[in-house]
Amino acid sequence: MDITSRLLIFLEVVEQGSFAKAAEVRNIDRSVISKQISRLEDELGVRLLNRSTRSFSLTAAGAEMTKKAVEIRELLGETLRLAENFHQEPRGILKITSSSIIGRRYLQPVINDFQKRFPQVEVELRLDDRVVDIISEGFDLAFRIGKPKDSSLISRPLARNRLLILAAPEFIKHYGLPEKIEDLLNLPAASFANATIRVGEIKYIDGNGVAQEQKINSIFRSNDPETLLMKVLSGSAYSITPAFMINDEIKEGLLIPLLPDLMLEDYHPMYAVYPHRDLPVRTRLFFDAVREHIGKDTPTWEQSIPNFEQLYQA
Amino acid sequence: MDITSRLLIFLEVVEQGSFAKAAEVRNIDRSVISKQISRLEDELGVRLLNRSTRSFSLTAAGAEMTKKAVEIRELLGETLRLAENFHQEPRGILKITSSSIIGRRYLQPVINDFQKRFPQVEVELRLDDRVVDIISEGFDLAFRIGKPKDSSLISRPLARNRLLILAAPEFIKHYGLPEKIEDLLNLPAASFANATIRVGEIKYIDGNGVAQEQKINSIFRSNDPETLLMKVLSGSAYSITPAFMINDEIKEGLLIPLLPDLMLEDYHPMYAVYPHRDLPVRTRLFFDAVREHIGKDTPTWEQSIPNFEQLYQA
DNA sequence: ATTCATTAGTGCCAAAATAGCAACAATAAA
DNA sequence: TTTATTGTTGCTATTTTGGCACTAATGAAT
Repeated sequence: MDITSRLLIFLEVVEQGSFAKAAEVRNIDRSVISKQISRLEDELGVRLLNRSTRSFSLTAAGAEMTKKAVEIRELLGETLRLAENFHQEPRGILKITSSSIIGRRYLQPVINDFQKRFPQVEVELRLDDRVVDIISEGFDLAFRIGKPKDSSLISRPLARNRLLILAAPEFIKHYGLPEKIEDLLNLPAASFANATIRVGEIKYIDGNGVAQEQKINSIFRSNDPETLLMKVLSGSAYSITPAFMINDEIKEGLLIPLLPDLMLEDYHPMYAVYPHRDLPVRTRLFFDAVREHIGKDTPTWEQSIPNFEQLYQA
Repeated sequence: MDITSRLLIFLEVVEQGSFAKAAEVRNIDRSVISKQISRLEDELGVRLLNRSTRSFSLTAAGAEMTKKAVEIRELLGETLRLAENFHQEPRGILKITSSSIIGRRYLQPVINDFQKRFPQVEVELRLDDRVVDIISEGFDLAFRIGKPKDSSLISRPLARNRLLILAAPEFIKHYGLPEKIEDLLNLPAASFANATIRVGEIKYIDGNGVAQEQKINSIFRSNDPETLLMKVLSGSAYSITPAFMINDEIKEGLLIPLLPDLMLEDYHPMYAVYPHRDLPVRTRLFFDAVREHIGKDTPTWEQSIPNFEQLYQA
């Protein structure tokens, strides 16, 4: 540990607002932080923090040093990333974030393969349905439905994402098979809703090629797609479901597409997102592996759905 | 020792051109350099140097890392200097360079005083009559006769530097007292000469205020002013001597000014030189101490020369 | 061709630096 | 008043480090 590292520790302390939190983030003892900060102050010959027993504030010198520490962290990061560009073999820690379904269903198997081929690469997979700041948290790759707005990021579409209107056989037995879209209004639906989005209608294209909307009668809302699927499987509601949610439920007759002759718009595609900079080898390779696993033209999930190409294409 | 320090070691190795020289500069064992470079390569996952057993060349990655290392050294330096600006008390190492006479005669006593007042300050005094690159060698202050050309430096005049034409009583007894400037041509002179400069005449201003030159008959030349003074004291030559070379020789009658009614031009003043950046406290204080010691209007050395104000002012 | 000196690399060991633990005093929150 | 949390300090086991001695490789000098 030398002066640069001490400056970075100091920066973390300032950012976290306390020695204790900084220690927690780094997984080291608080005493280490305390000692290193004291030593840094000695080395610089300057008091960086005005302390009361349980908290602190920055001195003028501390404020200046914080700015410099940010620059140093930046430059050091650049340097390490630059070195990574020269790697022949993938190395290091591959940090990925995705929504939990994508992660569990489509990334996990790729990761397993990948680590067999490249044992030098550690993988850290953060499943999170919130949007994550991949820059500040240092992620290599993110997988999301829909293109992120942040223009400091690069996003590449990975797969189209069609929608299906699905119900269980029991549901059909009970409510009968709907024949036109207006019939749906009378049927109980399960739909996605979170703090910001709330799905309340089906978007489709009518016989004249004009976009239309049909309200639905949502009796169950959740922000967890798997829960919604469970609800549908139980036979007590139908739902508009992204195709990638489906494994073999349709093939096995557990779910049946409703109104398959309707023409539905594609939903937001699945995107891979990465920071706007040179990619380490591990990231490029993993990205390719995911692409290959999901499939170039037809996403894997569509292959397990019988007669998929004809569904909802009018 | 962590990755930043290793990068800086690497940079020094590249700059010095060998592990051995870098080790010498740092006063550490070569094995340390070897181990740290190896470790750096491991950490970066990149080979930085193509080695043959006795030398090396940079790899592409090594070249890139060298550039980054320069940036890091620069930034780290800035940071440490910034911290110094907050020092209340002077600290650290005060690196000074000067010509040997200035150093021995006028800096040494100031340094002694200074270190009594500020024991926290270490002093490194490099006496060197060559011109030294104070930036790259990291000097805080330089003292020189004449203004340096380098515009990246700041120079402040410290004291005027008048010239005297001096000879020993024995010299006068032997050759007689010259009465007009032309007489000097017949008298043996000691004069300054080094690789680039060679003093061969006296510059003076005649009765009409016009600058004139009078050749001298130089029989002894040296680049060491003290040696020249010795020669004059021996009585075998006269010489044109900067006033700051004189202690009590004139007062004690060991040296006598020749042609004191001549009007001589001032020679290049004594300058203090420092890098173009914020000065650490120690530098500012030492600079002030030197100024005070040498004197504001009349330099100290002039005070020990009887009747100085009337000499060579026509 | 044959020394010779100098290079970088390696294994080993004593010395130094470090992180973690436990105990503490000060303080803010309950 | 109690309780929990903060930053600090002393201590110790562990890790890291730098220097030494030695080796192998290589280029310069003879």
